[in-house]
Amino acid sequence: MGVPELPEVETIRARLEPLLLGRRFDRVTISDERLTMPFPPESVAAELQGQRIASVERRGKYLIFRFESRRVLLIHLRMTGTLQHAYDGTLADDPYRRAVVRLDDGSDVGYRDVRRFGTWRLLEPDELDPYLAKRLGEEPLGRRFTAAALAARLVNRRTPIKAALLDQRALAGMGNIYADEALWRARIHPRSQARSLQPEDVRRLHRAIRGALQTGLALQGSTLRDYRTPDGEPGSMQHEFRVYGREGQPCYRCGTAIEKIRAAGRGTSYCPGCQVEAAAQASG
DNA sequence: AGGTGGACCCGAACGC
DNA sequence: TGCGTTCGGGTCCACC
Repeated sequence: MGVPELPEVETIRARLEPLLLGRRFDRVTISDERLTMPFPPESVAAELQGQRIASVERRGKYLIFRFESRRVLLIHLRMTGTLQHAYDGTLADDPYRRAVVRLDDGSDVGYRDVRRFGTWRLLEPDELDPYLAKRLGEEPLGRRFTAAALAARLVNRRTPIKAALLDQRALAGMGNIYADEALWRARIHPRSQARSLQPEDVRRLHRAIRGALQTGLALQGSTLRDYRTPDGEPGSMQHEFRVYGREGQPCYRCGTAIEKIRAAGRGTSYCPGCQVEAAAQASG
């Protein structure tokens, strides 16, 4: 719970950036063979050692550590991955720690992951772009993500709009929480077929996606259980959820009790009063 | 080809 | 109380 989506990953990136820029990886310990699969953790650790950070970027839910060698460490936190930063050996013991990086200023970056879904992948300079291009669509907070761009990703798709929003190739960075929040803002039923959305629905959804993500970003993400910034602080977006986790409580817009259903194989919170199916039934 | 459902993992929540 | 079972979440992959 409290899975890192775009706002959480971007918050982590922004906090790490000043701590990591120009720093060298002096010692790297990886204690979970799943983290670097299919490559052995010892060899990845050995290759990371001595690398100096040139930039700390994000794309979708991926963290991108670019080194001066132009090689790249691509980190995906998946469900329960978190990063901590601590000075002078003050990193607390943690049974769920999977990796530690000692930087050349004596501070440590710890990687914690209870469920071990997270991944660290070391890529050669020319591997990053194709790797990301294959998996990710537009950045939803970027300039090129327009209502028209969103419409182009939804046209002719028979899948429920909830599934389309979770498809990282359609747009990069939404997960279960912000997808529900965006659909509530747009007053669209999560099971509406993507292709049934009218131009006005798509415009509302476009605004809703950006609004939900920007709110999350402004509040440093949402903390339900695992997510923390690298200095251990929780986000506060969880206090601002409009639908997620509010089942049984009245909709802030129309007062109807929020319901939880399954859509796209995921637990989905929505308001049956004001989130209506787009013309789907008529055309289908 | 596009859509769907299971696998991966493990703590929490639930049921008896 | 204490056990066993179910659930969930992002992504990949096998299947239809």
